[in-house]
Amino acid sequence: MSDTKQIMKHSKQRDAIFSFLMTRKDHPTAETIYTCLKEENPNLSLGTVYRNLTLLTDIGQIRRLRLSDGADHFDADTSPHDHFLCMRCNAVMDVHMNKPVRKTPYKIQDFSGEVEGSFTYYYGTCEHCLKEMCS
Amino acid sequence: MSDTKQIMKHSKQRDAIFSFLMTRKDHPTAETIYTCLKEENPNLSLGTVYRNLTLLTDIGQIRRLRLSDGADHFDADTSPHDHFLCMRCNAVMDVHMNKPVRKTPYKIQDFSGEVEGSFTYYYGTCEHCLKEMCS
DNA sequence: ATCAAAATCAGGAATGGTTACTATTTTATT
DNA sequence: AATAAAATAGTAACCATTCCTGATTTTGAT
Repeated sequence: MSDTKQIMKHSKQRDAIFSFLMTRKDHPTAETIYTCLKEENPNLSLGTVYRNLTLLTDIGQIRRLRLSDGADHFDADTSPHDHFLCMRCNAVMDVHMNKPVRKTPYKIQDFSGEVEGSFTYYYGTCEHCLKEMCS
Repeated sequence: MSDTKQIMKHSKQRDAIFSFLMTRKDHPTAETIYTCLKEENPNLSLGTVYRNLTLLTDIGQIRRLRLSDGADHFDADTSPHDHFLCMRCNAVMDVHMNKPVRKTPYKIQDFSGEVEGSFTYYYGTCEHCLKEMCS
């Protein structure tokens, strides 16, 4: 309707959040990101972290992972991949499966809707915990 | 350590919750279940609904679906199946895929942990919304 | 049927993750 | 430099869920 296009202005906080997220492969929560960045920038606000994580998710620059432990986790790797959740240590790990590449939207059997994509979570015991259980 | 085995006693509230959930295929939230059952039993407490849903989930009698809309959804169908989320009307639908049956735990390529299982969420536009978009 | 122990409950308070609000600061544009 | 829009810090509010307490229900044993 009306010209509601929103111009995204530069922000040091957002840069810091995204840069930090790119250095981590453990898919941290907003709280973790906030705690870590607060050390360098004591004025940082938790609300700013949440707002920017949502914003970055909306523009597709990061991915939000909704796991089973209450808080959302975030992933700077937006390439197609799935995740593995260790039931023992609660670690979240990347799983790059050789899924068939398909045009979207596509159809799936016995279902009449159009599929834009999917995300899969595997769960079990991670390599590290397997070793610990044997010792 | 100590003998902490917990005997599960019968409960009318739990029965009502499970029975109600079996009649629904739309994967309601705790709040929805509470509101519906409250009509017949005005004394019902929301905490009781939450406690029993968690309990039923723990013993594997129902499944908890953690979707992207804040509240958990519950499914009385524990047979292996996945779910489709309509991005337009937020409906949650069952998707029965012919996935390969595999013993668990199993291994997946390029990953050293042991997998107990997986759950997949598809997203897109449901049949009903597709029709609406054309009219 | 009576009784006691344990599980469950209702109701409400507390928790924890997240969002909303507001006055101020930063960013981008003229 | 002046201006407008976007972003921020700090805090309050929100909402789903869990926890707590004293009362009630269930169950098994007498």
